[in-house]
Amino acid sequence: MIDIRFLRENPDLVKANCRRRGCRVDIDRLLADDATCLALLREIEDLRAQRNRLSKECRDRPEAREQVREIKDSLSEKEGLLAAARDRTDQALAWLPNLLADDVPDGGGDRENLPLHEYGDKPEFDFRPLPHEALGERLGIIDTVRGAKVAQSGFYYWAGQGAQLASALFFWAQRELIGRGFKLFMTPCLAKEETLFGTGYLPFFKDQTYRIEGEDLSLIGTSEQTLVGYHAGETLPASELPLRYTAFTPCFRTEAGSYGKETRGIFRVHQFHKVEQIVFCRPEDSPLYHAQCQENEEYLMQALRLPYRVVDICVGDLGAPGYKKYDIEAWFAGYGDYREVTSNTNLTDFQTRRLAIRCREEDGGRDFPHTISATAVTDRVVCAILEYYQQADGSVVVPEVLRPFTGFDRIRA
RNA sequence: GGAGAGGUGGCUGAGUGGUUGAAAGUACCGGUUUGCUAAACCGGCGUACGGGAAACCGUACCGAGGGUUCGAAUCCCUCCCUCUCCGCCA
Repeated sequence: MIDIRFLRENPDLVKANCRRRGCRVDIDRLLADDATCLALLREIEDLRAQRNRLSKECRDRPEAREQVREIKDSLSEKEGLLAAARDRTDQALAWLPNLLADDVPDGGGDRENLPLHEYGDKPEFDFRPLPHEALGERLGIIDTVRGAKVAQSGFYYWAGQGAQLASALFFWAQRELIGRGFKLFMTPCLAKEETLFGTGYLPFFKDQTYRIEGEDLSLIGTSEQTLVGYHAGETLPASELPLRYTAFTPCFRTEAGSYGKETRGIFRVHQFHKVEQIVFCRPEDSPLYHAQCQENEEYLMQALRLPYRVVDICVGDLGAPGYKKYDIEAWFAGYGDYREVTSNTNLTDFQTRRLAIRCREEDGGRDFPHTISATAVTDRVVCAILEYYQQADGSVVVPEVLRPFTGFDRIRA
C-alpha cells in the first residue's frame, strides 16, 4: 500500500511510477476523492463536536434535543458521502503498485530480465541429456498421469526415491536456514481474504487463487502469506528486528491463463512445495537483508553444486507489491537453458502497511518495518538436480549434501 | 455436531444509558527518600485520523458490523472469536 500522505506530497513521482509499471489507476481522480474525504471529514468532525456539546446540555435544557436532531440529519448525509468517497479512494489505493527501486531495469517481460552473474560450469554430457519429466517417468519418481487421475492435470506425485530426494532437499534447506538464524514454522495452508490482501496477493493475483466455496478461506499461494500475516495488527519492538522466519508448505496456484506456457513436466503446476525465507526488518535495513537472503539462496545452490545465474528482474516482470527483485535461474541440462527456480523480493513497507504491522523504537518512534520474501528451495530445484546429475545409464546421482537425508547416493530405475 | 460461559487499555480487572478514553491494581518511564538489593512516596503512562509552527484542540476507538436514543462500553439485532463440558476424530 502506498502511503496516502506520500501520494499527496509526491503525486508526480507516483504517477511516473504508475506509468513505468503500466498501472491504470487514475491518480488525479484518486487525489480528488481524497481531498473530498478530507474536507468532509473536517465538516463531519465539527458537526460531531457540536452534537457532543449539545447533547451534554440536553439534561438541563430539553429543547436542545431538537437542535441535535437537525445536526444528525446533516451528519448522516455527509457520512454517506464520505463513505462513498472513501470507498473509491480505498479501491484505487488497493490497486496502486509499490514504488520501484531506482535501479530496476526497464523491460516488458521475463525475456528482458537482466542477467547479473553466473556461477558454476554447465555440465558436458557424452549422451543426450533428458528433461526432468522424461527422467522422472523413466525412473518412476514423477507421476503426472496419476496426479491428473486423482486430482487434475497440473498435479503430480513424487514417488519412491524421488519423494525421498525431494523430502531430503526440503529438510536439508530448513536445517540450513535454521542455522542461519531463521525460526521454523509450520503454518496454516489456508488463509482468509484479509491475509491475502494484506500480503499483496489480492487484488493483484485474484485469478491465481483457489478459493474455498462458502468460506472466507483460500489455499495459500505461498507461506509468505501466512508468515507475513502472522504479525498482522501487531507492533514489533524494533530491538527485536530482524525477525527471520521460514516454513515448508505446499503452494497452490490456479495458473489461470498460463495454459500452453511451460506445460511440459512439472515446472508449472497447481501445487508445488517450497521452503521460504521471510525477514521483517527496520526500513533502513531492507537492502542489507535483501542481499542476505540472496546470499542464502546462492549458498544453497552452491552447496548443491548446481550451475545458475542471477537475474535482475525488470519492471514488466516485477509483481505489483515488489520494490526490487532478483531471481535465480538454475541450469536445466536436459532443457538446455536457465530456468527460474527461486526469487527474492524486497517488498519495503507495502505489506506491513496493508497488514498494520508496525515497529516501535526505544524512543517511542513508530514506523512500518520492511519485509523480504525469498524462496529457499522448491520442487523446481529437485528438477534441476535431476537434469544436472543424470548419468549415461539413466540413473541420477544424489548431491552429496543430501545423501545423509536420502540414505542413498543414486536413483536407479 | 450438542449445551453453557465470555470477549474492556501491555496484563489483571471494575464499570448496565450522561464530564468514562474509561476506576483500581500491576507492568513501564521520570523524580524524591533510605548503606546495597529491595521497598515507600510523588508524577507520568493508549492508538489512529484531522487541524495547528507549536503548546494544544477536535473526532473515532471497550471483538466486528448495524440499530434504538438528545446521548451507548452500558439497551436491541447480526456476525466473528475464545473458553468449559459432552459427542466424534488424525
